[in-house]
Amino acid sequence: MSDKKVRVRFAPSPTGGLHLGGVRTVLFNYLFAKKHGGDFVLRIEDTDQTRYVDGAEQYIMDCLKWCGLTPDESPLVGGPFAPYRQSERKPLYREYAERLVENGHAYYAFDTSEELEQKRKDVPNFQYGHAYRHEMRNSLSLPLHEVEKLLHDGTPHVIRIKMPEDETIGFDDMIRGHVTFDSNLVDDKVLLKADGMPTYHLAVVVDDHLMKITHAFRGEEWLPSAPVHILLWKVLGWEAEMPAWAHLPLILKPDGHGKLSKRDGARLGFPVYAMNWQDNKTGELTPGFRELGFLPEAFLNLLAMLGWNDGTDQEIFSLDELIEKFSIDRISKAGAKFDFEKAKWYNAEWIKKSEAESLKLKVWEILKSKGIVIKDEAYLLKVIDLVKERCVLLEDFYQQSAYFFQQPAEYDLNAVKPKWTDAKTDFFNAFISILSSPETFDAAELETRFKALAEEKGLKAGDVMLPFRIMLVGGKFGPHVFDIAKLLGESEAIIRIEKALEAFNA
RNA sequence: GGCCCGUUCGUCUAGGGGUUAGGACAGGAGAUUUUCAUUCUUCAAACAGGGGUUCGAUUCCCCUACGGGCUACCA
Repeated sequence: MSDKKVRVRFAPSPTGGLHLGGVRTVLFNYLFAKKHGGDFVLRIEDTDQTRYVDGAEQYIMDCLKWCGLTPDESPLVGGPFAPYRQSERKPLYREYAERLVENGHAYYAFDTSEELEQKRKDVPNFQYGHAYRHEMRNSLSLPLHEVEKLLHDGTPHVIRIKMPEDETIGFDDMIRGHVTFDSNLVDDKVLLKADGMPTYHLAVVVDDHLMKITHAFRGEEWLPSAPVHILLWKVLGWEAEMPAWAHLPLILKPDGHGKLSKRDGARLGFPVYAMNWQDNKTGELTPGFRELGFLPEAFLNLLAMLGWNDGTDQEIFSLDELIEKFSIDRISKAGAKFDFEKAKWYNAEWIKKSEAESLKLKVWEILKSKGIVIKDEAYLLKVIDLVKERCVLLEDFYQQSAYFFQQPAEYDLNAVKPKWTDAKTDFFNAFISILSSPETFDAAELETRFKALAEEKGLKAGDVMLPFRIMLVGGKFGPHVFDIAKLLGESEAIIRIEKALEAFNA
């Protein structure tokens, strides 16, 4: 295993939006692959035709693209083990299932779903396994000629694995250590469905083998079916090449209990999907981190820290750092409750840390969507640098920087009017004269002049500072007021002061 | 119910036979910023319980409790 090239896969089923837990699985796969110079493959597990959702596959690929977790092989780019969609590999699985029937490790079962339902009703804790399979209609219980007839007549049937009796099935999980199961307690899972499609159990083993997967990461919810997969690797004769397994801890609801679902997001007011997902049947829109204003760097960062750390106090990691520092033995075993407040903190950190240049396009789009047209890119960059430290979500750039591009539509008059005096009007008229002088000042000089003038007029600087801010911004927020004035420019500042004076004196 | 996995501050976690059990988010207090945010300082806050093993357990073992997952011709 150590001399083989590392190959990992993410194998989602295209049934809807991509959950943040799914993205974390992708991330750990990706980090591990890249750390070891391996390949990351995307395989679409679309074996359930009833749950197939149009557009979901494209959506998944778009999510990976947004996150920057590009697969080396996928349905889109192809690869040496194509096709990467299980529905397109359909004929292949039957062959292996039949081979197992021949070996005696699997059998045909003709029970209808009604019969199964009835049996489950009659027998408490019914399991289709060694205890009951002889009471069912299958090639183990029926005489050979009858089985042949049923088969010949094209009777709908499935192929089930025949779990052995009294065996301990165990394996070494990279996260949990040695895990064992009693084969008597594992049921005869369906391998091939009546429609000829494989179930996950068969498909995952066959494809992991054929695609030469060396390390398999998946959520902890798969642990109970691991013995089926382990056994399959064995009876198919591929035991020596079985990938090393890693069952990742689950991401849990912030409140209450259980694993995080998209319903929790709706209920608690935060996204669960990576990007917006629109169900084209119901029209229901499930919000995503991207649209809510998360940076992909922050999204990945916060996901990585949900169940992993590098052993130091470092919290902020770039993707490259994660690749460098990732290691499976630092993944925690216990599930982690998702904390949206902390998620936002990661985003704020990443916005602060980002260069204006890299934020430019995103901010430009946000402002544009609000009707603000930007003609001067250099100006936009300066604005971003000035306000980015007060933005938690990208959308905050609108509120924090709109006034740099348009005059305030309204003023926070309550903050000004009660204390407004003619002396203040006088002060601002005098300040306009300073601004209109041919001399130019930097922000600090402007502040000095402003304060000197205030003193000269017998006013406290503090008494005119806030009104000045309201004049330029409209409200009680934003960066240092002289930085704003300077960036706006003298003539624009004059226009705003004059306009505001009218409102204040009205 | 059965099986499997897990359990350190409210949350994410570090640590590990002898520590003042560390950090981060959130919360409290304060400083700076004559707005707000940032930043800084500071406070409060945890080893689920019981048995072992040991000179000594939060750390190792067992049991209990609790939590979670699975128990489909879904993944």
